[in-house]
Amino acid sequence: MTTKREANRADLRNRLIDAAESQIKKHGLKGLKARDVTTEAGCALGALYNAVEDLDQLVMLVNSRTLASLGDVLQETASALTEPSDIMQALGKAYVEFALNNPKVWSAIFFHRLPEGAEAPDWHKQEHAILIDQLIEPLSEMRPDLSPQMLRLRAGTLFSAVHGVVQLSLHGRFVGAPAEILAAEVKALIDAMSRGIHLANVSE
Amino acid sequence: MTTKREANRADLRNRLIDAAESQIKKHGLKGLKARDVTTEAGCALGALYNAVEDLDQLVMLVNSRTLASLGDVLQETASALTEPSDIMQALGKAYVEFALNNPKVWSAIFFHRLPEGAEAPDWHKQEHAILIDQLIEPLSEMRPDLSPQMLRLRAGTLFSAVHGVVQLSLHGRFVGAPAEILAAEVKALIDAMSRGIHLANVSE
DNA sequence: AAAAAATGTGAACATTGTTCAACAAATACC
DNA sequence: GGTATTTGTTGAACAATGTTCACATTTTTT
Repeated sequence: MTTKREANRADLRNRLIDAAESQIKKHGLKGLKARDVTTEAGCALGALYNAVEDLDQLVMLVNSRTLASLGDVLQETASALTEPSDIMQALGKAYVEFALNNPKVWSAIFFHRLPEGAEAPDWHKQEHAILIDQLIEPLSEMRPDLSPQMLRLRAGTLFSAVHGVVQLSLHGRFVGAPAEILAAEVKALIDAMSRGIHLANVSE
Repeated sequence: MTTKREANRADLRNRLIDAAESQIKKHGLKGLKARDVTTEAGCALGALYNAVEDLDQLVMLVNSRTLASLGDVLQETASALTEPSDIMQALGKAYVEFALNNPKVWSAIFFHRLPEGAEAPDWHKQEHAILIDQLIEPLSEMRPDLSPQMLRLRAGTLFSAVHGVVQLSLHGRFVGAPAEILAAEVKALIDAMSRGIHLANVSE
């Protein structure tokens, strides 16, 4: 068996991701330090660069996990309902709750930037799709006229709009801090968009 | 006269802000380095810490400028129109164009984070209001039922929604890169919201 | 013009990401 | 099973960068 190395390798990698996630949860993305991560993971500083490319990749691996777990939440939320507008409202609510309950790892998804010029690898870019996957079905019921391609585009726009409200609220720009106000504003936004979407059906 | 010092001080401060802005425009927020800034401003490294608190404050000063210039654009945009929905569409379009034409300084406004625990000073937080000031009047025409306080809140939500679409598009999440597509999606979003807002008038 | 105050200077320091030469462990081969 | 090779680990060293500070220079005050 040539597998003990692979097992060790995967093990360390996981410990590093665990440690990075824990550090981000404690100190935020900016508080993630190579030395703290390797100490918590129980390995030497240099080992990090054997297990992963660099700190940026480690952040992307943490973000992968967060996206997957957020994706699960959204999937379960949507699968419990049938009315398109109910699904949208429930997804918005679930998204707000996830962000409020996991603010640091949630922020990390959207605040992580690669160095000037670098591009995120495809495997990671594609993972962001789970943010809109659950929106497509209800949206297609509201807008049967749109092509699949257009549906994806519009679903991205819908998600981005809700996301913008949550993000600027959590980072204290306009929408008041209290959680209930944020939830209510997101509800109002989805409400307005749902009505607008229905109408657009006959006139766009 | 005790004014030569003040003049010099203000002069250096401005040169530093100029240099920081130029560096951000060239290399983005992450590419802003104390040494590059002081070299471009023509002063010693340490002088930076006499003129401003630290690099974070320098970024906030650059962001102030950007917000002011963006505020001017929005103000002029709104003042040329009278129909509420026209104003909203025009503001959205102007915002998209500003972001596309000044991506790095525009990003810096929203991506700058202070160290764990620190809060932006009030003078800077309040400057963000210019992003929604122009929205309040058209919105109050669409929703005469809302209190001034509620209008501000809702205007913040509207702005945040549009902002979210622009941001996630520029940072390559969902909405396709081409500028026309982004503009069209923002238009569709504002359309949907305007219709929804009108309806909400009678039922919310 | 001399004394006092404020400011500019750049070397030094602290923190951090990353690399690398030496060492250790795991695996392959006989 | 034992040896050679390949792979992984270590932590010291390096490079980049924000910040401070003792000293020099400039400006203000008297």
